[in-house]
Amino acid sequence: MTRSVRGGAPAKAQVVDKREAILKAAIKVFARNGYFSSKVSDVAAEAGIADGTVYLYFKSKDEILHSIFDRAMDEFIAEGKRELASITTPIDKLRRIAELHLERLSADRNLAIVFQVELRGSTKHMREFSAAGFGDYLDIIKRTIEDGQAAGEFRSDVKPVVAAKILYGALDEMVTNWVLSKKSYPLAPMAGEVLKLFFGGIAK
Amino acid sequence: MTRSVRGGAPAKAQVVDKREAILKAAIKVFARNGYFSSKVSDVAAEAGIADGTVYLYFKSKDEILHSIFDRAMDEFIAEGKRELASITTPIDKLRRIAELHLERLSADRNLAIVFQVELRGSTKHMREFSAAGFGDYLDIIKRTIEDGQAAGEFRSDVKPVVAAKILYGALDEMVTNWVLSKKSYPLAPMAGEVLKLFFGGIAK
DNA sequence: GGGTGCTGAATGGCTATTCATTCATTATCC
DNA sequence: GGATAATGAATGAATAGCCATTCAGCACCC
Repeated sequence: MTRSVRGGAPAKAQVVDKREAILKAAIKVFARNGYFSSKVSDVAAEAGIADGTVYLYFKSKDEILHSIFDRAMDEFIAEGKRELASITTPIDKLRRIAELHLERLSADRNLAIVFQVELRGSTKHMREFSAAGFGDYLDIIKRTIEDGQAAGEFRSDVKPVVAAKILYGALDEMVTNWVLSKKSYPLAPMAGEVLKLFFGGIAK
Repeated sequence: MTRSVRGGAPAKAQVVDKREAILKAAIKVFARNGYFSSKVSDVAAEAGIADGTVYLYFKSKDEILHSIFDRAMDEFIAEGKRELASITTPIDKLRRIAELHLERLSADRNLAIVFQVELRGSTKHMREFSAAGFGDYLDIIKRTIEDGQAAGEFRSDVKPVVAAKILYGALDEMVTNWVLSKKSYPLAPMAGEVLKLFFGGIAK
């Protein structure tokens, strides 16, 4: 637990830590019971703090969910941009995107559950999340495809937006299946399978 | 409204009608406000009946959601099997599956919202729905792909299950985007775009 | 008048959020 | 350096509101 159990003026680091601890606990609890069935007191208990303390760090239960999304998405996009910067060909870029997508989500199963299931439970949330961050992600894929078309590596008779959605949809479905599956299997290798089909198609 | 506003002994047809009316109202209300934010009294109001009447036809709010899914999925699968029976080549079958998928969902936007968003809001529901009906659907696609491989029309170095998930994921993403989009555009034509890529790939 | 279907107010359980209180730590003073 | 006061993070019991579900009675039909 934190050094100072009560009172005093904690270092800033501690404030961040506690916020972090609540988010971590919330991911675990939401993944286990679902967002709507989870009580704020469950999250507090998981984090080892009192119910009221949650409200010193978050305005509402809803804000916790939002923060989970924001933080993860920011990290994800930042890492993506960093990684892609050093890759030149569109094909390799798409490959890396797919790998990162699956690696990232399979690295934290609870986070994956929240992302694949809990975040999608209402049009309200969906719209908010689509606007923030998610649109950026699709856009990165779209632009990479445009680059590939410009470079003559990809067919030009496919709309980049549509192709981007297809690739995203395929990856997303892999993750959702993995999350819901009773069996445990490595997710990352699916990237290769998806790309093989995305690049070459299934017809002979 | 139904002929007899109150009381009496309705013909069996009327019982079915009222059940139907509640389901229809629920789809509308759930699509508008989301399942968790929707009150049973909202559904009753939309259906033009008293709150308590809902419980003469459904055991619980949850059962309403389940019934929506069951009914739509049964219809969908039945129609799919019927349509596919008269098609011979795997390629044409997949084409018809994709078209039906998009046509069906775009025919009823509210139902589409419930399917794409509300039904996915909890692992509990997701698991239940995955088991019932949804698995069958993926299976139909999978088998069609196997047939295509056996007939030498499709590459054999792609696992049928994976390919099925990819196609489903791509279609699903098209629908989700369409549902969340502020702009209104026809969904069905996307089937062609998806299949062009699924069959031929994006590489030149 | 007996039966059937419907009604909608009342119930009961549940849980997000609040806030008066506690107390470890820090600052101030002599 | 020891005593005293001030601080504000943390607590958790209490509040307040919500809403699924129930059920006692009503309307209508034969």
